[in-house]
Amino acid sequence: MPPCFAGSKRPLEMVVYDPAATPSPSANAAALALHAAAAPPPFGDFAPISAVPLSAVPPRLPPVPTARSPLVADAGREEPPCLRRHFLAELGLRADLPVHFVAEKFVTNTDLDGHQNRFRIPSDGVERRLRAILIPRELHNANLLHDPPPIPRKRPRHEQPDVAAEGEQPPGKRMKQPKRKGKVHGGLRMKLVDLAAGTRELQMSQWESSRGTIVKGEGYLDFIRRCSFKERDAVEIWAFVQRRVRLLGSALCDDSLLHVLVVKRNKQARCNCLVPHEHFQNPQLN
DNA sequence: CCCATATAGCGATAACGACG
DNA sequence: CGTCGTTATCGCTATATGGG
Repeated sequence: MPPCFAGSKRPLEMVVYDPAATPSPSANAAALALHAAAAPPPFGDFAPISAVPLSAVPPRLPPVPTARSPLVADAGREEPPCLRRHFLAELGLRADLPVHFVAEKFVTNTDLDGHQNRFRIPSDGVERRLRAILIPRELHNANLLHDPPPIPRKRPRHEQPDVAAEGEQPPGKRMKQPKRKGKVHGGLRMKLVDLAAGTRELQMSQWESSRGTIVKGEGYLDFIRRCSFKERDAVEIWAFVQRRVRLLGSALCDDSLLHVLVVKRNKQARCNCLVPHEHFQNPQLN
């Protein structure tokens, strides 16, 4: 994708592609963007052709923060400084792109396990923040457009069928119930970004079974290993996506893939500019 | 205790390479 | 080319955890 506004020292001010974008200091951009996304403003004349008022997407009730998914107040949360100064340009994105805080979490064993091959995004962050910055097509691809069907309540053992029919067989000899085949969820094409490892195109999808939002895909494991995350590391998840900008009928730039940045909390202040350039230029390396 | 959610564990299946 | 074993990928389900 060609970089938007390539060669331009200053973006065209009259083109407002995202209502969340404001001329405020970048440190506050995420909080302001979140505020704007929560209360959908009217789109201007230069709204992207793909944009649909957020009111078309029914908001979900915000979950209550819990001890296991602590929600630190977003106000004052600083975006990774190196991201805006260097990485957006490296990714061919606008430097003034709104960057949205999504969630924070502790890296779990399953995020790193070679058998699992997936990264879970805390659901409250998805519901409250990530969902708000996606357009319906992306929500559909990520299986986030509609509320998942309620998980059927597990029936008590005495109400479950077949148990009685099996009789009093010893536990070791019970007929094993074949596991249901998993639904192929597909997913929204997106890019996982790490300040050290670069980017990797993967898929994001909300699973119907567990309602968890999962980043998966070929090469995930290789990528996450290069991220140098360890179990119990506290990380923040940020998201940004560039929207199509049209000016006088011609597109200045197209939609980008959703980018999801995972960064260690205590490493935020450090500007890591040592990422090999080719990680951002040659997706085959990622 | 009940419920919701996060995490861990397991199993199915596809992809791939070695071998004859 | 067909078979077999290994590995990677993916999703279901059980369990753990915490709040009300």
